[in-house]
Amino acid sequence: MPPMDVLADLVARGLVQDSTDLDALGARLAGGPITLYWGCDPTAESLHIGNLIGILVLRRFAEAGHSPLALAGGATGMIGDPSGKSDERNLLEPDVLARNLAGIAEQLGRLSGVPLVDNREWTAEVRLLDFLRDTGKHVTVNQMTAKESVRARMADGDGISYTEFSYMLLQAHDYLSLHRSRGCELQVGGSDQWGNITMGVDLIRKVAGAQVHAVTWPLLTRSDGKKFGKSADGSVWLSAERTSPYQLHQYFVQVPDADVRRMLLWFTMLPVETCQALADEHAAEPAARRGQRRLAREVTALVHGEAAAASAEAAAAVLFGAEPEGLPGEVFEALETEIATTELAEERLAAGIDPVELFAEVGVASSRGDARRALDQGSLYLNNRRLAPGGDPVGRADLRAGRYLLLRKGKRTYHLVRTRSPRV
RNA sequence: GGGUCGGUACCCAAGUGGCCAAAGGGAGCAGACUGUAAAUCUGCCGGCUCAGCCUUCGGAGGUUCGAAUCCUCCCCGGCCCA
Repeated sequence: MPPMDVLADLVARGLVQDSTDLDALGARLAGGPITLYWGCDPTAESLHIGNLIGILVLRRFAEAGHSPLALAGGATGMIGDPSGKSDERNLLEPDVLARNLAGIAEQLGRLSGVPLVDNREWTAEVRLLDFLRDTGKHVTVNQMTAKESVRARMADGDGISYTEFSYMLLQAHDYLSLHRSRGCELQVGGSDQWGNITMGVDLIRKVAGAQVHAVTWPLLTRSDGKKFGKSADGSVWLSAERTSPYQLHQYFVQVPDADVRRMLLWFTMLPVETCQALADEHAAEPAARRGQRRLAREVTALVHGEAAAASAEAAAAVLFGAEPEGLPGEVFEALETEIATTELAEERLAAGIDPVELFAEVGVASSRGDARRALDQGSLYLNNRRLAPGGDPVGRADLRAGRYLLLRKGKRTYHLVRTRSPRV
């Protein structure tokens, strides 16, 4: 059931921060399908969780019958967007860029299902003089330097290079190119892109005489002051290699109560009314954490599929549940894909291993000293049972399902050890 | 180039001959309390074969029974002068 009005849907979700004339855009949308785009720069091999907002916005438009495009900035990625950056960026090496593009293209295809374009298509062969005449002529340096991101960089010592200064021009040129080749009439993005996007809107009005549109969503912040999309281990990525489905799931399970409503609205495809109802239900009884659980489930399913979501949920149930006494081997095998796992030669276990050594060796503790301290503080667990200082070595008898040890430090740092037979 | 102040552990920052593996704060980790939350309280927070030992206070030498602390040279940063 596509929403009758995407724009109203976006507004209801709190996804509209800045926009060009909303009434005009609404009228245009009501008049029939339009082509729109969202772009991202290939700064890494994988997109991160923040990019999911854009991807889902594209899907929302698609579901309403419009034609979204995803743009991977192969050309602009070589320049570096100065928006929100305090320092000049290092240029990416071509091979790194190519690898990043390939990775992102794969993800975008899988996650959004919308056609993907690379701005090198229309940028690579543009001649400098043509660019200066056709694009540069319509933009004044006055308006470029008036932009906050540029002003800030000009004010402090290091300045901004001409290269980065040109970024916004290239992005405006992208919009113009897509307008010409595909009839693109709307660009969406995070609010840090507002200036870049409107420059494209202005350019198109001057060059093509057409009224096109822009919509940006607010930058996402967390109520607890933590940076959104960052966990203790770094960014939360959309690639399973970088952030396992379990870790992604956990990230959302641990979201603060105050952020549940907005994240449901932003990161799921659930209808607005459903999100609101879930959030209300959660607010009534936050301790049950139903909001976070549902959110985690929905996002994990969107990113990694239903099966992975179910498995991450099952893993969480085991890890945050009872002792893994009678658990069958299959559950442990499933856990292997969700949490870090180390192989251990069986004969070492037969000989008995000092817990301190074991925890340090697999990396749960950063050193033996760290492991020892943790043990003294009562924060080490074997098979979810707290270890006491001076206890027995870990041996074969501790194996569960015949070949697994579940190590844990504190509340939520888990590590699985699987024994390896001498040789088969 | 001259002058001057500085470079201390993940970050900020005390220490200016022994009581210093080095105050304090932040971050981080853990324990209690909880809801896999927030707040709060408590502990830990260089390494190890851990009542002891080893390696650290920009780098290299030196003085001393003993140096993060004193001396020499070098490297790097801030500010002032040229």
